[in-house]
Amino acid sequence: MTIADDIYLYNSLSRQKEKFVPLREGFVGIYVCGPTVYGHSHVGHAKSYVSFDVIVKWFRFVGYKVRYVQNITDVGHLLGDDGEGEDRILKTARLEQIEPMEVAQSYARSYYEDMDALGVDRPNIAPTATGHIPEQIELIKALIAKGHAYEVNGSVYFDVSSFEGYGKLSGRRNVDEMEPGTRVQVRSEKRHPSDFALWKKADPNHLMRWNSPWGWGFPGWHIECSAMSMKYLGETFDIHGGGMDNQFPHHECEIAQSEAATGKPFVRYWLHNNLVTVNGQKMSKSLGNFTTIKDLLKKYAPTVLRFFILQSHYRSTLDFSDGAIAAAKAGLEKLVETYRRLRESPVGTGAIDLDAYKAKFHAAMNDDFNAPQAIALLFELSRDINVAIDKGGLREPEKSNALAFYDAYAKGVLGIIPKESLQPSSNPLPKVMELVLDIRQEARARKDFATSDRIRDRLKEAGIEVKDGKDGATWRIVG
RNA sequence: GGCGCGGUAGCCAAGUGGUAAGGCAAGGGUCUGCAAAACCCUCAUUCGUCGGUUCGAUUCCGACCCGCGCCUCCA
Repeated sequence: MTIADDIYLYNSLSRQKEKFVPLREGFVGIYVCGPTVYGHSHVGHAKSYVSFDVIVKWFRFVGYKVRYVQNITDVGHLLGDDGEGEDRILKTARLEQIEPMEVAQSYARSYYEDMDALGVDRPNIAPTATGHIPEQIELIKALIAKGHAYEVNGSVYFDVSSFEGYGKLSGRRNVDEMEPGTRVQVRSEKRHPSDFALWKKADPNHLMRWNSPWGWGFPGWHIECSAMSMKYLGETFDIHGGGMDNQFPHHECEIAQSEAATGKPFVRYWLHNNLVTVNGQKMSKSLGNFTTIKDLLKKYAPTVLRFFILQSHYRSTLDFSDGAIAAAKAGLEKLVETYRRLRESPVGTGAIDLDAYKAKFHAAMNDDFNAPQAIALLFELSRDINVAIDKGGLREPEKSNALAFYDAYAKGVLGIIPKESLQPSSNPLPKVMELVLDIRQEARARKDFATSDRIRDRLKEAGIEVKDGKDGATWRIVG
């Protein structure tokens, strides 16, 4: 049995852990709901996308070929009541007095900047809603043809009562029992309050609209994910991920649309990450209690944010505070310090059971991607290594294997140890050279040229050339 | 009200039917001219409350209390 054959994940649909069996051997198709691009991303987005990044990295690590699809919502996402609400993108465009597409593209760029900084691998396919209008129209036509949707006044709605399985993801089956009060459809063109928009009619002054069999309009929010996921992953695919807050209604509606249209199961495993909270409350744009990724990265390294996120399980809430992230920073530095120490330590006689650590790491990740447990293991390993270094160093091949372990797991799968090129400021050489040259200058000042020449010669042997100029010595690495 | 999740040390946070990972903080120590850094050691007889099942529960079941999420947009 290989590692890849023993992955268990928590399926929100069945509400239990299930063994992962891919649709096609060796291949994983995964779709994760991407951001609606009308503002900068915050720590909550970071948790979601870092979590799925680690999941994808783990699948790849154990040998799967992964096709990761993540959409960009650039139209159709309405504010407030879905009959009257304004499109989020349009609202921002109006406020900033720019084109809607300018809003969408500039915030999409901002999103990818943040994800790149965080070391999140780009999805293989990143489709936009506006780029898939024809696909969405086709899907809606199919739903009307099968009697699952109806047109009213240039808008099209999904008929929830026509789909038996509505509610199987969220447990919300009896839609009639939903609290009145919260959301009363006083004068709706919908036949039932739970019916949801597939296509919305748009007036001529609407900035984002397309022609369709039902006139000019724009697609509803849910339909894009069905159209695009099935286009790129097939009518049935392995994994669909997203935030828990999208479980209902968004994902419930996706299932209804997709399965009603194809008559086939839509998604085999649903994965939902839990949310970031602030003082116990959800971090969200509407509450205004969010910290953007950009702001946080001004104070902390990207690896600190990743580490902070991965210290809790993806299905648990994570409470954000300055204290919590500062604590994460301190902890991560210890881990990175051990890695650095190990690299520079001499080869000694110390032994270490790396295979045991590997097995435990695999077991942790295979158990519903338990990154916190995997991180705990890294700390235990680090203690072992520090003790060994204090006693004179690890023997070979343990030392090389241990370094490879950090590279593969901490740097690779979890992405919590920085890649050197990403942070040149961590290079101690300039400071070291400053110190060496100061000492050499003192020697020269007291005419101890034997010492100063020795320093220069030895540096040259090390590949560093020193030149004495009028304003002091300069140095450079000789290629 | 309906659906769902959670309550584990000062803080963050894993986990298991057999007696609690890891990190931060704190205390002690090694090292050091001093300091800092680094490293090592210690740190929950106890897992919201009360019952039940069990040889045994923090882990399973029930009730209750508290917090949160969704039910209108949100990762």
